[in-house]
Amino acid sequence: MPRHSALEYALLGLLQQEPRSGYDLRRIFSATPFAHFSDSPGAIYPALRRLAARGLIAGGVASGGRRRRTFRPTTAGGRAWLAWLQLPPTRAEVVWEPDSLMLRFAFMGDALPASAAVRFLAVYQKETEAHVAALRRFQRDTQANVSRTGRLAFQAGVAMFLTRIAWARRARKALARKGEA
Amino acid sequence: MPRHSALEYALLGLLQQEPRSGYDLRRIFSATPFAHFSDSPGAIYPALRRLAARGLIAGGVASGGRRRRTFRPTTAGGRAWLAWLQLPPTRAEVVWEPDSLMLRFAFMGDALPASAAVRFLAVYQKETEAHVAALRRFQRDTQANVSRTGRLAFQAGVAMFLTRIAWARRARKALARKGEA
DNA sequence: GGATACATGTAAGATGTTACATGATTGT
DNA sequence: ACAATCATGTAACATCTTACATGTATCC
Repeated sequence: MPRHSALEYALLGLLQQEPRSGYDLRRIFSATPFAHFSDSPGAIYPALRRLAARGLIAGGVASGGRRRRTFRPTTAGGRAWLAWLQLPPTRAEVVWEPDSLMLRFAFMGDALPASAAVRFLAVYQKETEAHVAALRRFQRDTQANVSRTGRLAFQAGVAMFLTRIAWARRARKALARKGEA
Repeated sequence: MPRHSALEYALLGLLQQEPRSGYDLRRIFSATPFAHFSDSPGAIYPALRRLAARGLIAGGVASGGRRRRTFRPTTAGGRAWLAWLQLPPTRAEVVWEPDSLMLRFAFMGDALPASAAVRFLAVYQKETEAHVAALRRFQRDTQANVSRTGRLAFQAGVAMFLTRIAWARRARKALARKGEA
């Protein structure tokens, strides 16, 4: 199973919602305050070309002058996107790529049932809790020969993960409530 | 004033604490669960070479076989590092590079008085609050044609910034208390 | 007709990843 | 002697940034 960059999955997900041009995608990134992808043409147009080269998206040819090229996902693109959505969170993603995980979760509601999102959150919470435990162990074992601000920065890191755990718990409950109704 | 990458500042800061070799620095990154820099030699050795080329660090030559090369900051390196530590947080950093900001704050205690850290936190908090306000405005103005998980992911993003605000407040108080004593 | 927004792209350069290569030191 | 670990490095590749180039459509 090939891996693609976070930007590529973001583009694939947005095209899954509706066909769009490179310019449309750029505007989404520059107008949206979160999901921090660059709106620079030097990132987006090459990424679209890569996705097209891999057969995941297809777009009209820019016949004649420079006109709108609208891209849409291919069948293979839809499959790859679904496979990505169904990947369970890993410890490595929890620690090193939290934004990428949130991107996956955000898109999940477009294509998978609430039960899948709930399962995702359960694993997400478990892995995050394990990481917090590792952080606490590290803190205990280390002869904190660290400055005051160093200790405070460490606490900020722990607080981030605790907030994610609390969020996952709340989100799970919210999805379960809706699922019942 | 030249800009350097986050990894380069991290290396500079660690060398500021004590002279170390590339291998030492790699081990710090692989053994420390936070401050997520790559411990790959393909990142660290070229970064050390760049810092040396800019005159910010100096290290022994690897005479003979492959032996330990210990690097230490130069006077210019110390100056550059201090200048970096004194930069106030910007909105862009709060939004796009929170880890880079935390790195700066963590190192700050090594070289600057608590009053500088308190000033840093004040600006950090103000800019983060302004960003949360912008996120809320966006949420209100947007015809949330977004999925349930999309909304939840957005909430997770807001929660992260709120946690940072609360952390900054606490950290400021903690530093002020110590400052009095 | 000129300014502005729309729209797509390229080129050069910086940085980082992965995988490999090389040799020294230490423990058994 | 052999393995494991210490230690430094390179090469190929992918991705992204910044800056530039080009042309269209629309508004005044």
